[in-house]
Amino acid sequence: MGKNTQMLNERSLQLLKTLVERYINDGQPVGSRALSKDSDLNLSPATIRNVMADLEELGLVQSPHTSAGRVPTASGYRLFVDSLLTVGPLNAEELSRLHQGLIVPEDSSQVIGMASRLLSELTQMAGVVTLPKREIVCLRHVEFLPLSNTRVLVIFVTNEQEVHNRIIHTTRVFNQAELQYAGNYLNSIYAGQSLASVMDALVKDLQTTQEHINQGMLDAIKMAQLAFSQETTKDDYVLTGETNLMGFSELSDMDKLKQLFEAFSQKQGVIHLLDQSMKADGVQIFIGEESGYQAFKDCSLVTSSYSISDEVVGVLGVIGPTRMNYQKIIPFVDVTAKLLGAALNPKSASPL
Amino acid sequence: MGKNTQMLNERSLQLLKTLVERYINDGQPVGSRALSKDSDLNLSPATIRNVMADLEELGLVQSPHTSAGRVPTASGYRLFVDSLLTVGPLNAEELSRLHQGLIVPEDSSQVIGMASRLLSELTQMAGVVTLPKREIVCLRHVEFLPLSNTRVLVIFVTNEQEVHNRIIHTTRVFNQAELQYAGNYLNSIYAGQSLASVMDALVKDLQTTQEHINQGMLDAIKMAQLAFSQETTKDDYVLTGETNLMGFSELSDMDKLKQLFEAFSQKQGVIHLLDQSMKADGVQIFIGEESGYQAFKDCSLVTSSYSISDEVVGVLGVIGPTRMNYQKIIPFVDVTAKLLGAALNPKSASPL
DNA sequence: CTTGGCACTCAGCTTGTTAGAGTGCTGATT
DNA sequence: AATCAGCACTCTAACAAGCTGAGTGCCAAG
Repeated sequence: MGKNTQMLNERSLQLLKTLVERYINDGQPVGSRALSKDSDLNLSPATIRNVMADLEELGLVQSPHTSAGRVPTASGYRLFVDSLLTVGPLNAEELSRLHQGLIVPEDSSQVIGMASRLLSELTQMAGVVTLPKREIVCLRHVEFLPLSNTRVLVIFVTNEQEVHNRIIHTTRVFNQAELQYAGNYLNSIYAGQSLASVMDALVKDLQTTQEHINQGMLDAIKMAQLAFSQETTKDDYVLTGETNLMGFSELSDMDKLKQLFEAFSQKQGVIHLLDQSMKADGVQIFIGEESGYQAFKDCSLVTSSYSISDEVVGVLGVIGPTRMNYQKIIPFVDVTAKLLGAALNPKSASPL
Repeated sequence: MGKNTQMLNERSLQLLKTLVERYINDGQPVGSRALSKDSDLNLSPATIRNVMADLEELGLVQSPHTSAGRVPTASGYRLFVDSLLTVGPLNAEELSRLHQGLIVPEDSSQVIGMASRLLSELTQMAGVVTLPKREIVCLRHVEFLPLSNTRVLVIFVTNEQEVHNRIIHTTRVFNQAELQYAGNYLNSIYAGQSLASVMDALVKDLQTTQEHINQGMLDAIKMAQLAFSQETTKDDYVLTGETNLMGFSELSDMDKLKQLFEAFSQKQGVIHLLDQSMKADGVQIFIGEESGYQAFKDCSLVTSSYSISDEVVGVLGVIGPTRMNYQKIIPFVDVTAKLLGAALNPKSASPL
């Protein structure tokens, strides 16, 4: 990365910058004459052409055909966003819409949806937000209800208000009273602890104190183990505004569009991609092929992780064509991530 | 409907039938010469042309332009599916895949998804299944958990294993013990009754026996009212295979496709459409404009309601271009609906 | 009522032409 | 050595013209 910046002089970079900006604006390949006028460098088109030849050799720009202007390549965009980009402040109106949309929620799952909708509506691209998943899950309450035969419905509440339910199969039939007892027992001992430590404690209790506890407690522990171990923290995301992508000329090829939408509904690939930016914090950008997924060849993904009280719990972002207005999108994603984190934080009511 | 059948003689109908069948097969406007060969009527192309002129006058067929063959209109399709269609039996392989896919489920919500996926995969179109909603909802269990301040988390289980949760705002702060008492009270009195009758009983109890019950019961009743009345049986559906629709040439217009996909994600219109076929039972078909929604102009929707133990609880169907293989789709939707109903029935384990 | 024949229409394909945009290169200028 | 003007060249997009094949509508004869 630094390599390129060194290999090119100030002027070439300046030209690349204006080229990218101009291309992002009107989507037309930009020629030497236009660039000559747009840049403040007072260079003749001929000189620009020489510079362009250099940039092309470095793989930063390319021309669709002999007599068309130049278009940035993925690496060109990369250099642009890494070193050249000047991020502006957010539009005041958009900012206020963000604030209004993300004020204290009734239901946390609604905020996620709202955030995604705001992302897509304000950018006119696709917005995506992963469901928050906290590493440390605090067990609040467990409840067992008998179903038919050996099937038992387990309901448990974690953190503040997240309700989960599982169906487990037991080795024998339990009646209502037994299950009630099991629930009470578990609640009295383990409520308030993190799920991980509860699991640990369950194993330990089962081994060490086996003689001292009665059958009811034993059953309770076994059932809890069964229920909590099923707890596969399903990672999922909310995607909105996919249809916005159908307007872009760079995605007008039906085959590519189909691939993209299939990737969306398979979720697998997208989740993997989003997980990557879970690690780094701050805004991350995947341009075109960089994502490693064929379906995203002509798309860019601008993401940022979001946190609840300093713990990174999810990722949110915007998906659009590689030719997107990074200057606007990047701060926008950044702010949205922070606001969402604040909105989900149970303690602080007023964000930012 | 019968009108058309009477206005046209046997021969014209026969010709319309083969025209539609042929058009469904290869998607090309079919001309008089082709029709002359395809039908067993031994008529010259010239005669066919006369008949075609009649059919065109009746609005059953039309030609895209002067020298193209004829194409069925929406009314043409309608007449075809109503009176002309000969439904064949299901492909054995498909039937076995249906059976395998819809055998007794762990989780009922998974079966819905599976049904939708089967519909879309086996038809190569889009499959849709509404979530089942039973009129008579049986209350099994209620539980109250305190959140911050006056907010209370209400968890209640209905029917066999459907878990709902709501957050309600109370007028004063309740502690754990009070909420526990309220839950126990409600469970002991109302568990096993239908939700509607519970609501009735709550109102009545509040009015008549106000003196005889203590504060805890009063609180319980009020909170239950609050929670259950929020119970807006959200109608929603599972849609899969939308991307299959992107392959069809009749939907290759990006604008139309966009409209269609927007309709899918707004859900409103689709739900309304599906609700209509909730009333009638058996297979229902909406062809093109008949649906009344602009977005579905070039699409047809083949639906059937499905039932759990003789109570209609949902609708499922296939969405595709008007030019779809009705002969195959109709029995397919029919069978799938029956199998899904059977799979969801808690009592009978073996479907059909 | 049916049919062959004929003139006509029209989309779609191919070909040719032109205009415009932009490039690469060369040789002159500073 | 960098910059620039000029020129020849290339390539696309847009339009026009011409042709073909498919199919129709109509008419007059069987």
